[in-house]
Amino acid sequence: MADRAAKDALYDGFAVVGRAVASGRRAEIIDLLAQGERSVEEIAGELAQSVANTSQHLQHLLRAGLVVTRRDGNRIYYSLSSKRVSELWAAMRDVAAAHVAELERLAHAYLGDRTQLDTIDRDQLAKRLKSGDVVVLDVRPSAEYDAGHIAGALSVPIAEVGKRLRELPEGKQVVAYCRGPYCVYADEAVRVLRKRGIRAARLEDGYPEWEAARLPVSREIPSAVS
Amino acid sequence: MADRAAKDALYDGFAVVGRAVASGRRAEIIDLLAQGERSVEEIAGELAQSVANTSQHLQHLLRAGLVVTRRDGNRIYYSLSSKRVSELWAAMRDVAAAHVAELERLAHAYLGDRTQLDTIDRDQLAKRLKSGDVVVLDVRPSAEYDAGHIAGALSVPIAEVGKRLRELPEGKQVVAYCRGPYCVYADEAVRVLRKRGIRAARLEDGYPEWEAARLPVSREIPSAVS
DNA sequence: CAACTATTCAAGCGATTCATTGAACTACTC
DNA sequence: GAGTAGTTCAATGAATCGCTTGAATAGTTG
Repeated sequence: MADRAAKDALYDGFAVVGRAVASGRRAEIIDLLAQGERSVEEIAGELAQSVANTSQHLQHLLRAGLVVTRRDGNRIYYSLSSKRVSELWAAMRDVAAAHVAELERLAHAYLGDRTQLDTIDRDQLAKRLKSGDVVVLDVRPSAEYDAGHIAGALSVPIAEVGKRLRELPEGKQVVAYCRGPYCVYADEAVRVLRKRGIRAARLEDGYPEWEAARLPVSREIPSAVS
Repeated sequence: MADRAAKDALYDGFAVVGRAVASGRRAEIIDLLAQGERSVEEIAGELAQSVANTSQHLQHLLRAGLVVTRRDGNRIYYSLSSKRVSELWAAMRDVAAAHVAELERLAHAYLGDRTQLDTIDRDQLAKRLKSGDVVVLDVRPSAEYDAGHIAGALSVPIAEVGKRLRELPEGKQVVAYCRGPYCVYADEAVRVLRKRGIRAARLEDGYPEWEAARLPVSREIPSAVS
């Protein structure tokens, strides 16, 4: 057999990537960066961690090649180094969801009871978007909407959902989406709308999955609505 | 913001999968199981590790849900729990190859200089298989061939390549493949054939990638060739 | 039943790696 | 030069690592 030590070293090399995603905090960072680039400070804020600690995690991801940086002034923006990293993260999430028994319990503890909320999957939504009988709300922060969104979606950050009900055309079904299958914003939006008597559903996953499936996206930023 | 502790716990749940693949030895196991199920003893042999130690790694993968077991007599067979695990492994490998600087050096140390060997990619090979002007050799152990192989391929385990040259029809190009992009068998086969003056190429990746791309496969075991 | 095979389990090993902190340092802007 | 953003460093204790050894267990065979 060929050199055992060399083979072990090669596979240890692959494992470097594994080790990079073997931390909950780093998984959160990847999930966040799947929405678009972020500065260190923004990431630290989102994770509720110190900047120093966040920077360490980012360095770890950088060494493993999962992220790249861009400097703009004295701010450094991190983003995923390729689409393949998104796919890696999606695969990891799916495998965990399918096979880690505990995950269901953890998801329930974080997201609450989702079973009462209507959902719609990517392909169904794509079909209904074509026929035009649906209003799609992007309830992520507006910066994420600006970096890319489902074609035809309106940007209504979660905090504004309650206040902007009158903008919704009547008679159309409302679908809300956010960052991914484990993002709370869309759930919250659907609950708010439901309480006001508006029939709404949540897209089963989020924008990155929509984009990965090559469904129609847009990067246009519409001028402010009145 | 929603419960930070619950969110952290959820992402730590995802990280369980990351931790499972954060070991070179476990990566080797996954790579091996991508070819089909194996008993503990077989896996231990392939890794050149003790059975007890291998069993521990397998338990780790089992807890993370990446593998499942099947009992047959007093032997226990492990296999990947779903296709998604294969995809996770493929994504991990690709990300490492693209971004971990050291990986190229490690691969060279294990595989030697590959640059002199002709290669062919999946789609090219699929095209040439249709037109029938190519002989495809599966140089993996025959048990792996039996578990599934490229439709039309001959099983010629690497150890036999040198002895079975006369079986090759003249005038056709020979393509050898094995377990994946980092498997040495196909390289070795091409080198042997080249030395005998037979023009041969190596498939860039291996059987699992072929199958994942939904290219034609077969599970038929041809009766022994004279 | 006893002997045997395949696998798992429990305990223990040293070594490494972990996440996190505050303070010092670098790089850039105004 | 003051201020801001980020990295780096040193240091912390805690946790986890991979692996070994030897005993326990499940299933098969004579």
